[in-house]
Amino acid sequence: MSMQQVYGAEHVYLEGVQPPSGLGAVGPVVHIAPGCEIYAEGDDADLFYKVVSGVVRICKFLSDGRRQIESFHAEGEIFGLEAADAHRFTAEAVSDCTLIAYRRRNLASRAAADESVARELFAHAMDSLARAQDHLLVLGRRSAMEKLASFLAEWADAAPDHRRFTLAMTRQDIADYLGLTIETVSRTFTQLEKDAVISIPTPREIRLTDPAALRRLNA
Amino acid sequence: MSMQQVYGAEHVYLEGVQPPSGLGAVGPVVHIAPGCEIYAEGDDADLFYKVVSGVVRICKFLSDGRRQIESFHAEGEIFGLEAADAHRFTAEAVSDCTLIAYRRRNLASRAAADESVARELFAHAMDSLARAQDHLLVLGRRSAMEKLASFLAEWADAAPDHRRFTLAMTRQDIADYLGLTIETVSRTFTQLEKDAVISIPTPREIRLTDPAALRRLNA
DNA sequence: CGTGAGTTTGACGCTGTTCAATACTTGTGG
DNA sequence: CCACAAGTATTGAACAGCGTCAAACTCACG
Repeated sequence: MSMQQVYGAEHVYLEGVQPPSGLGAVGPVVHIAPGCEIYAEGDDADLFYKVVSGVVRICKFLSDGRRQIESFHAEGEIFGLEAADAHRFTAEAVSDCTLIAYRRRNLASRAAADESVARELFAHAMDSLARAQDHLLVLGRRSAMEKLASFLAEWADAAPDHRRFTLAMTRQDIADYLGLTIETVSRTFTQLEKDAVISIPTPREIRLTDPAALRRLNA
Repeated sequence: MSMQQVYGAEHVYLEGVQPPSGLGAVGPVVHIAPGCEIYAEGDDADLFYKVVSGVVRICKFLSDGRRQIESFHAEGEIFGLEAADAHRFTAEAVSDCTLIAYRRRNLASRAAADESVARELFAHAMDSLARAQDHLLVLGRRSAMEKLASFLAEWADAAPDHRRFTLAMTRQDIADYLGLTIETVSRTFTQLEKDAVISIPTPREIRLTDPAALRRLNA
């Protein structure tokens, strides 16, 4: 967690980029280096974002240094939209990221004027809720093995090749997402490889050698 | 978990009751006995509810019998509103409950016609999200003692007398909410009493003898 | 009283944490 | 091209917290 800001966020207004939805005018395009903060807990929540490329983590820090990652966001996903005026979590780039920023200001009036905007906002909120609820189930009553299996299945589903994919995040990120320690995550990866469920060419590369076995672990 | 349906849900249209919001015409008023199901996972999600009195639990059952309680809902709270056509969780009455049912049908068109409805729906979704996220933090990286302390603090805050309140739910419910076993919950209650943080006149009655100590446990 | 649901308590074991050491990976400069 | 450093990952051993199993207790209700 000793990450340093390599270069700050560049805010660039891109011309000719089509707004991907009715959420607002074309927002500024932002580039963020790995490990850098996008916003911090308590920051003014005037902006929210859509991921163009890269992976973002949404997390919270406890007073004693423990960290809980609430979610990861990949290409096409929206994050950082709040009901209140301040961000409730911290957002950081996991990998090199390109984002589009949207202004929350006037969002309510825009939603009132355009039904499709209201619908999109509501759909986004309900989708975020469903994800949080799924995550909650994983954290609540599952073993380390089941937690890691569900994590890998999730990323396998999202990958173009469902049997081979690259993890953007470190073991520490995975541990903080699943409510485990880095050692347990590492040991569980090793166990899955011994059981011939996955192979790990490099720590970030995962190949599912037995996808069915992985799904069976999701009790 | 050997609960039986004492008497079925009575659907009664009450005349003269004012709709508490623009969510729809006055819905049917429903009475549910403790332990009875309101809807099951997979049921058609045509209705959602507002609690008039009593406490409801929203939960999911795993194949091996484990249960995770996603949330409790008390007076004035809305639950059961889904984005999709089927309920993603099961809802059951913890105590004797009175509910108002709302039809989801045409909700989108009503939201389009009345901005305040759209606003209320979005606010509800964001509030549910915030609660799920808070719960997630508790489940992720906290000891049994911290989990129970945050649970008690939550109910103390909601109670009229913040220092004395009645728990509607059993130890098993608390365990399934916090991702613990009933034995650990019970032992932790006893420990808190030994530490003079709370006193437990009866298992369901909690008195906070040292509220500050309780808050200090919420790392 | 007797019964049953809910709760508490005890003894023991396993899963995951903690602490510590080692290996791997990547980038930097000689 | 190699040596070195820093970040990241793996592995081991000892420990602790929580789960499991089992029994006893409490209280409401018949």
